[in-house]
Amino acid sequence: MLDMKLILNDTQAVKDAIHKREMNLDDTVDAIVQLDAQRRELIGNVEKMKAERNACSKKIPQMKKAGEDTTELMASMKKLADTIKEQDAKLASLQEELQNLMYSLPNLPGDDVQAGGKEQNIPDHTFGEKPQFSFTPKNHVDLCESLGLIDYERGAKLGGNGAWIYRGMGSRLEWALLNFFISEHLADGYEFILPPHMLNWECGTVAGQFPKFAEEVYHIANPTSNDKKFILPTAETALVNLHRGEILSKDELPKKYIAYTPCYRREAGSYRAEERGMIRGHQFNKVEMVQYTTADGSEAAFQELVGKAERLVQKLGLHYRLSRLAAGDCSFSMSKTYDVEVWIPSMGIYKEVSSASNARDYQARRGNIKYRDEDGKLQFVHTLNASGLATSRVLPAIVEQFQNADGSVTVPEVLRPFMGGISVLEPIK
RNA sequence: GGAGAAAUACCCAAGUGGUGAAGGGGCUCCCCUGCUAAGGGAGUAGGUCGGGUAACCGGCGCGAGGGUUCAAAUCCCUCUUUCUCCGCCA
Repeated sequence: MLDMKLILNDTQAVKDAIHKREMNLDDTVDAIVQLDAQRRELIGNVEKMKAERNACSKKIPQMKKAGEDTTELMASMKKLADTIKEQDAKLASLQEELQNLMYSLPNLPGDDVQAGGKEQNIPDHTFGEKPQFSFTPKNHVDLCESLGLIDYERGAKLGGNGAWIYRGMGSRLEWALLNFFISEHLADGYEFILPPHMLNWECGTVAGQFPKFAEEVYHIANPTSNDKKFILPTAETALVNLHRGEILSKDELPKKYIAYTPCYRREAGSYRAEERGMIRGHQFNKVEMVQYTTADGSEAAFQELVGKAERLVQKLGLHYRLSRLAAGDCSFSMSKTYDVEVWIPSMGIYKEVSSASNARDYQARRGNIKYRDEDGKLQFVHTLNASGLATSRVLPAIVEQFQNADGSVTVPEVLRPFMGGISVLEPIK
């Protein structure tokens, strides 16, 4: 959520910042300005009436004690109470309307974020080289099949389109990746969280998932009650709600968390057809990093998160690219995003394995998460998140980039301790 | 899933319709004291919204949301969470 003061004082700047995303929400911004003026006027009136009512309510017991007649006063207060109720209802519906409009505004891109859509993304640098093969390399779907890592057919049998099963060495490789990531983060002092996967609606609102993107997550229906829950699309949704409604003290910031969860996404109407195998599924494993920082600390935290994501890919020895996303490609809640994209030889493109973002105070405003600064004043925290990492694109990159002429795959050295020392995955057929 | 109890400030806790939501601990400040302890005194309901340049004024805040009433922490309804017991269960 954006700062209302900013919208009122710098209306045009807000509109322009949203234009950088290639969105035009001028009408919404104008409506917010207008509704807020109405809201203030209404509040002024209602509060004046309430003050009068309070004063009279104090007077009545005194009058009664003095033996005076209060019938007339009580009758006029009854009328006032009815008017207050009516105006309060009006105010409530106006405030709800205003709130919904506020929720529908995306975060403003940072000043250092270039305008435009995906095509304006800037590749910042690459690491390593595209692997050259002296034989005809296989794609990850075939390799996962021949190495017995993934069972796509039975995955579809169990979970339908977009589901797969890790088995044997595939499960071990997947688990080794997750363990490797977690151990690296622990070494960096991050607290390891295992959150619930089914979250209540408010979590989605705070993260920026709702109301706008409610169709992108799986909703949990319950046959005997109607509480609304959903299953998380990323652990960020859980981690960013950890301190919802809390006031943190300045010296506990920055707070650094990681969580491992599967991520569940509907991916309705996406490119699944051209993205074979596990490149885009309805469920994938991810270790997520989240930091809560002061406003001053958030840029440094952002750099730290980007660096951490990169280092994981570097230690695996994978060729990747770092991209600075254009405003229009940053997700709704985020002010700035860098993607770490790993090279998938068979596709001839780089695919995102980590997205590192700074939400600044956008999510904290939605979730009312604050800290007290040195002057004792309350400030919104900044929240940041980065994948560290999503395995479902790392595993294909590993099998493709590290495949050998005989159809085997060399296991990255850093993973071997987590796989009982196994250094090569051999074809099973 | 069933039954019961509870939710008031940093913590404990009183408060069954009426003028400022008791009290204690803790914390902050002051006094006393060579210093510390003990003792004495004062302050301490967070926040949030509206108005005002400001001092300040006002609205809402007793788990959440409704209702009754001139007036609700207090009465009524719904919900959430926690605890105890029972049932089921990895």
